[in-house]
This record gives sequence, C-alpha cells and structure tokens, in this order.
Amino acid sequence: MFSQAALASDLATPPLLPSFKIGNAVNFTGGSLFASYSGLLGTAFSYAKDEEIYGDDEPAEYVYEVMSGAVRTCKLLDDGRRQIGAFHLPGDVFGLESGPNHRLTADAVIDTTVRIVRRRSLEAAAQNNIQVANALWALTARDLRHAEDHMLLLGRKTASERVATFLLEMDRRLTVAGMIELPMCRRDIGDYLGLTLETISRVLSQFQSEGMLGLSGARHIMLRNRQRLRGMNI
Amino acid sequence: MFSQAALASDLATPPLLPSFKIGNAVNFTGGSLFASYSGLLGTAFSYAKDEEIYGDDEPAEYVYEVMSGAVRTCKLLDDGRRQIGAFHLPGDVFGLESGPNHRLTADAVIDTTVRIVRRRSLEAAAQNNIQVANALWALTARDLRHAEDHMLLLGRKTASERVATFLLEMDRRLTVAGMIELPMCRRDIGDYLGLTLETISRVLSQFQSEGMLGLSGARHIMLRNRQRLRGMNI
DNA sequence: CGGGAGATTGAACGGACTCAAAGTCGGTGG
DNA sequence: CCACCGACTTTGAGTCCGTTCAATCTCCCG
Repeated sequence: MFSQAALASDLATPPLLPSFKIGNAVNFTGGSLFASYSGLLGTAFSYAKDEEIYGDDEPAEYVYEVMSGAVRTCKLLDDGRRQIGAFHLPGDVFGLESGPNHRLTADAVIDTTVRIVRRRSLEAAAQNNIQVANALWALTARDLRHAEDHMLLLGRKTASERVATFLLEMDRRLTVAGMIELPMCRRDIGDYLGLTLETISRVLSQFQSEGMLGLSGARHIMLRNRQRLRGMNI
Repeated sequence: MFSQAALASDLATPPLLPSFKIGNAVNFTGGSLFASYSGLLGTAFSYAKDEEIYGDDEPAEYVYEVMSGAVRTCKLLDDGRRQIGAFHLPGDVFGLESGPNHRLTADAVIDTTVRIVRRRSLEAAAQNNIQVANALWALTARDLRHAEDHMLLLGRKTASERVATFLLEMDRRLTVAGMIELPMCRRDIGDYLGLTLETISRVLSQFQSEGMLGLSGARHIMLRNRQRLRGMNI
C-alpha cells in the first residue's frame, strides 16, 4: 500500500484526487479478524473522504479491515454511471481477492482508517493452517451471499422495497443508541440501490410522513416501525 | 442426493412438481473438475426440465457439475417475482457453499445431467491438500465476480445493454458452429436480466431489424455484429 | 396436420428518471 | 457567537423507458 499510494501520488498524478496526505502509518496491535485468524498484525492507514483506496483491475496486494469510517466498493461505467456493490463498515474486511487483481474500486465514504495486511502473508498462513484457508474462503462466501441478495433487490424490488431493505441492513450494522447515523450521502445510497438520489429522498420523506421513521438532519434516522419495514423487505 | 430426493418425492410430495423419475444413478469415471482437483469421482444424475435440484435454505450436502443441459439458480419472492442469479452450463460447478445451507434454489432449465460429489468429501480432501482448498475458494470467488458484474447490469444498464451483455456472455459460453443455441425461454432471460419477457422479445427483434443478429426460431441466434454489441456492453 | 406452449407485437399505463428550483444544514471564518 | 457559504437535500413538474394487459402469431411436437 505504501509503495503503491506513494507511486500514485508522486508519479502518476491521479486525475480525480489532487493531493492527499497519504496517512499516518502506525503499527497496531489490537485484536482483529486478521490477528485472530492468522496471527498477523496489520498496519493502520488513513484515507480522507472520497480518497481512492484501490482501483479496479489493480494488483490485489493488500487486504483491508475497516477500523473507523466507511468504504464503498463500486463499478463504474465510462459515462459516469456507478454501481456500489457494498458498503464496508468498522470490523468489515474488504479487498480480499482469490485472483490476481481487484474487480472493483474502493474509496472512502468519509474519513476512514483501515488496517492492512499483505495478501501474500495471509496466503502463506493459509498454506500451513487450513483454518486460515477456511476463513479466507468464508470471507469470499460472505461477500457472495450479500451479492446474491443484492441481485434480487436490484433486479426485482420496487424503490420502496429497496429503501426498506437498506434501512434494515443499516439498522443491523450501524445502529448506536437506537439511531442510524449514515456515513453516506443520498447519491451513494442511490448508487447502491440502483436508484437516483431524488428517489431515495422521496421514499425517505414518504416513510417519515407515514410514521415509519424519524429524520433529524439527513444523516440521522430513527426507525419507528421495523415490523412494517420488514413487511416491505419481503 | 439420493436420500434427499427420495425423501422429497416419497414423503413430502413437493407442491410444484407432481412426480418425476429421480434418475438413473451411474458411476462416472471421465475427467472432471472434481476429479482433477480432488481425485474424487462423481455420480451422474438426471433431472427433467423444470425439476428442482435443491431448494433455498436446504442443507448443502452435495456439489454439482453440469454434464449436459442447463441449470438456473434463483431467488424467489413470495408474490412470484424471481431473480435468476446465474445459468450453469456444461462444465460449470454449482451448489458449492461455504456455510451450511444453500442460499438459492437450483432447477433444471431443460433435461439435465449432473455429476454430484458429497461436499464432505471435498472438504475432507481440502483438509489434506491446500490445492483443493484453493480450488474451492477459487470457485466461490468466480461466482462472486460474476455476481459483481451482474449487479452493475441490474442496477445501472438499460434494457438494450443488458441484452447485449447477455448475448455476448452466451456467445462465449455456448456457441457451437457460430450459433448460439439457447436452452432457456424468454421468461428465464427476463428473470436473469431484471426485465420482462416482452422486453427481451422486443429488444431481440430490434437487434435483428438492425442487422446485429439473426434469429432462426426463438432459441437459435447468430451474432452478426459483435463489435456493436460490445459497444453496448460497455 | 392440429394442438398448445412459447414468442411476438400493439396500445396504454405508470414508476422512476430528468430537469429545475427552493430549502436546509453543517462547517468555516470573521 | 453568529452570519455566511457551499454542498447536500427536498420538492415539483413533465417525460420516458419498461411494464402491463391483450391479441395474434409461430413453431415445435405429437
């Protein structure tokens, strides 16, 4: 990561992001997925809001675990259309590939700190320890399950159903004190759900007017009727 | 598979499929993915058109390789909406899970023969041979890559782009003598692409009128302008 | 041949999009 | 501490792509 990020900002002058401090590397020794699976410790690393962590088709040299913040992994069409495949929140591992290259772009939704481990180190550990190998497989299988659920959403659910599913997912994954604090904007939600930002806004307003949720600011949501949301979630 | 299928048809009387001969088990010794990875031989097994191979949430006891025919794996909503996640064609492995249960329903698109291997056997082989473990991981990773591409299609592509992508995928996977011979009907294609069967038919007719392909019968397609299709594929 | 499932085509509808304007909020600097 | 700025959000109006509903057609298979 160090070498790649440095290379990118020093030589290649990334077109989208003018110049960012490439954080802040610190050895980190807390208990993580990585550590518990493989005995490996990661190095902490920080990215500013909207900074790219890795690009589509780049060699997959590192595996990442979100410590704080949020990451989106997405595919882009050259006319600007974007599909976000997943949001990665604190505790989530992302960027793990079985093949040589990344298949999606990853970037920080807000200021984010990750812990990185060399993919080679993980694979070396897997050679000697079948449990590590199983853990890597399980991580990929988990992503696949999410993708399968998301294909159903994108292919067959209505706008209201998509937003209901999204709210319940976020409720499960990042509720603190009964409140969802969204790290992402309406456009991100739209690109995740295959809708426009205006549609997201309209559906949330409708849900609020029907008493299904409370909005305080655009990013703070309190669910008031999970049962009805689950009914729309199908 | 034997016990489950027998159980299903003898005791539980599956509601959708009145009564099918549960084929025709034969030891098969040809070279397969299974054999080359693990030294295991599979048992051949046949399913009639539209017969269910396994159901959503069932224990994942077997792994399957298509020998002939075609299989669809899909998710269903209780009001009948369906999203097909993938078509599995001769040579493809499907039904491999890392967790305990299947996450999709699998059924035969047309009369189909598969080779099955106990999942326990594969996992036992993986315990002793890291290459088998890697092969299992690679199979799941391959499915994930397909799902990621398909999310982009379902979330962000137009009807014409979806059909173009589908045609190029089928061209790559099942063209014989320059001709695509589709095993699936228009409804299956629609449920794969997140569209209606009418839209599929309209787009194919439009492509034909523009000279991009030739149709002989609904199931035989000859691509006449792959370059333009690739342009729509993005 | 004839029956019937599957495919095509047409017409009208509607849900989500596009374009546009106004409103809100959080962050920054005076 | 408050005012302001700009990014983000909300809301409205009109449009359009894909759906729905319906009728006809094709072709595969007996």
